[in-house]
Amino acid sequence: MSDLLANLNPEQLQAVTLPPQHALILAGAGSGKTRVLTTRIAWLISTGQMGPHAVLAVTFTNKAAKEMLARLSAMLPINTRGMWIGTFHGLCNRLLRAHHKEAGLPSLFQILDSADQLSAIKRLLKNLNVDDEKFPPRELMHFINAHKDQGLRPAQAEVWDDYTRRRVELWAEYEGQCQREGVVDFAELLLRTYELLSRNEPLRRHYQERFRHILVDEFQDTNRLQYAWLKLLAGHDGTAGAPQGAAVFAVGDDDQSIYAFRGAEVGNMRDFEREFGVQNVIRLEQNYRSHGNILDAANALIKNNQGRLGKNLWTDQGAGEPIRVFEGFSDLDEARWIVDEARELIREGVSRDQIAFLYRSNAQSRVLEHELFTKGVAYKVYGGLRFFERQEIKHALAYLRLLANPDDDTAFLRVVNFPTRGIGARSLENLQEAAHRSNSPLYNAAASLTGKAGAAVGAFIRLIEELRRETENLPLPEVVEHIIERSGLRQHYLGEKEGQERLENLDELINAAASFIAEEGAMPVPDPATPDAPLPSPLASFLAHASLEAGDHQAGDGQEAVQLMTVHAAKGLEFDVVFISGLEQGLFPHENSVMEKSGEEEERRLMYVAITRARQRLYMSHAQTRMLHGQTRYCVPSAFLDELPQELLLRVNARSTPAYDNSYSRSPRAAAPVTAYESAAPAGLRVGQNVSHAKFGQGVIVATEGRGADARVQVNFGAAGMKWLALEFAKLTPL
DNA sequence: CGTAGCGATGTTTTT
DNA sequence: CATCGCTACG
Repeated sequence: MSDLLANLNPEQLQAVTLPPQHALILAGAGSGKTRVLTTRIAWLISTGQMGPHAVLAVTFTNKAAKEMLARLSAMLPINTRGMWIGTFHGLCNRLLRAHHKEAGLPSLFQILDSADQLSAIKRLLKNLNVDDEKFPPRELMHFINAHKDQGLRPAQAEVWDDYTRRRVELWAEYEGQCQREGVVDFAELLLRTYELLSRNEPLRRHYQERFRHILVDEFQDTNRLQYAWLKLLAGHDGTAGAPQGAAVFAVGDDDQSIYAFRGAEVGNMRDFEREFGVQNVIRLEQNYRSHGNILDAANALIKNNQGRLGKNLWTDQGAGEPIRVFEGFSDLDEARWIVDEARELIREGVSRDQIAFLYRSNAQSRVLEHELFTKGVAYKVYGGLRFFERQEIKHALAYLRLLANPDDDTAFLRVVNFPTRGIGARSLENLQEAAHRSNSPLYNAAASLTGKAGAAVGAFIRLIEELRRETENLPLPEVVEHIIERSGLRQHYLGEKEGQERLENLDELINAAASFIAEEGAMPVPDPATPDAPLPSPLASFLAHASLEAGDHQAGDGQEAVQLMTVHAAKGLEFDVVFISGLEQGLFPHENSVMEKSGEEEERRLMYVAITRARQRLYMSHAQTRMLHGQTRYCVPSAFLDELPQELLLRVNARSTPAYDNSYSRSPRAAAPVTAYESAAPAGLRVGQNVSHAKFGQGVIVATEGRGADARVQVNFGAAGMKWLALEFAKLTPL
């Protein structure tokens, strides 16, 4: 016990040992938030204030949930299996499996990931003969998800024009389709659970009485629905007769809210404080990660945001090194410098995986990768396809899904002709029409098809039936192996020239099933609180696992490598050395973000997250020109650079002439492409030229057009935006 | 049914 | 520049 609380600082200790009341912990980056969260749970249990089953701890990522469970097992001699610790979606899945009847779902309902959802929507539009030019599936998907994330159903949606009215109708159709097919999307997991609990009083009371302590991680990332869900479970929703609710312990950092574009509402933190009458607000401001200069830079930057809850990170580790700022002539020049610098660090003994290259958008990794590859530095890029998202894996899973739930049309269509069995678009159209007419799943409608097509589809149905029979009593990994063989998937990829890796992945899927069984699915634990609830089958659990946890972003070859990722992906991680590249107006902050309200503040928070990833050394760089969409863009340094205390920065552009001897490193002024129009512009005004304008400030000429009195130039003024100016009127001073 | 070629498109993305 | 997704052929 005393161990448990040892080495906590006063604020951490205070947070961990708070009385059972609502609390808001404002935990800065690197302030030990996960530690506080887990220690709080361990402390509550070990002091006998509650049993393990009385806690509900919720996070956003599987990684965070696993981490919490692992730390908890290390702290307490208890079996954490069966505890309600997991992601929002994982916990909702669990609840819906246990009460699927009350929730109006089949026992083996399947979960659609984003890709599945998109194809379901495309299929819907096709069936309804909706022009997908007018209603782009992606846009419709966002529309639907954004509404559901607010806790809304089609009937409650606000309709302001015909277009939206139609979108809402399509949304309602989509919901009908999902219900018929027995599938739920991510947002549905939450919304369905929320509705189940609000409608079903006994059930609600049961859970409200059961959970005495609710702990939430990354609270700043909750959306409206998640917050409503928490209020309901905590008995704080105003429903009549709610038992005395749980104590909610919310941990978050408003300065690290970077998912507003996905519906996260930082405002939930303020609302929580107000609505729950939170008396205990504790700030964890001591940072154990970074040196002082890095924190000072982060603090100075984030001060420019309005309406913060307020927080200032500090450390007793000393100021450390200055922040190194580099300006490259081009993106390539920038990449070269970064990679050279990284190589130097590696030579000095810094471990490769303690070096991170962070950037705003994925496209930026290209140049860096190229450079790393050329110089032979091992690296690993995060992002891109994840294990369970690979096509061969999704195909195999689709067969498994059909075994579990034949009504799943998404799965049916995915593999009915994969590997090919002579079922063409024509036959499928007929089949879908038949299914539509009889309002039945494709699987059942197949019997009504006649002729050659009917025979082919019939054979497919028989295959599935046989697979179901053959795998009935097999352990899960063997089921997976069996369907890979019998479906013809293995055969198919054997014959494909690029198939080797896919075959390896399929084998990996068998392994994944085996370790899934070994770890969690071996013996589903009946929940003591609801012993009568049906236990999910291993297959259903595995499929849910596959949808909810898409797996690693890249198969790790285990080699020590430099880490490349977007700033978003870096949240929650830390490295000895961090390079943030592409600090240019329009890129970071991103131009598309300045359009949205408070978009700039979110970009600043993103920058804050990036800076606070660094432990010892931080580099920031930008380039004067950058290839974007195949064109050279002239860039203005990011405004965020100006917001940093200049005395913390070390401008490392010592080389006034580029050390590199080839054409890439020339100054843009010398290298600026000569366009046909360029000669038309008055002397001194050409592409790449820095200019100053009375109203818009400093900028760079990006393009010129016209001649004489019609001459216009396009200028990137950075914060003030991109402008076309007529030279006849606008006073531009060359700098 | 597979693929070559063409045109549109180009932020971030825990689940 | 480069990738993706769809169309038009073989």
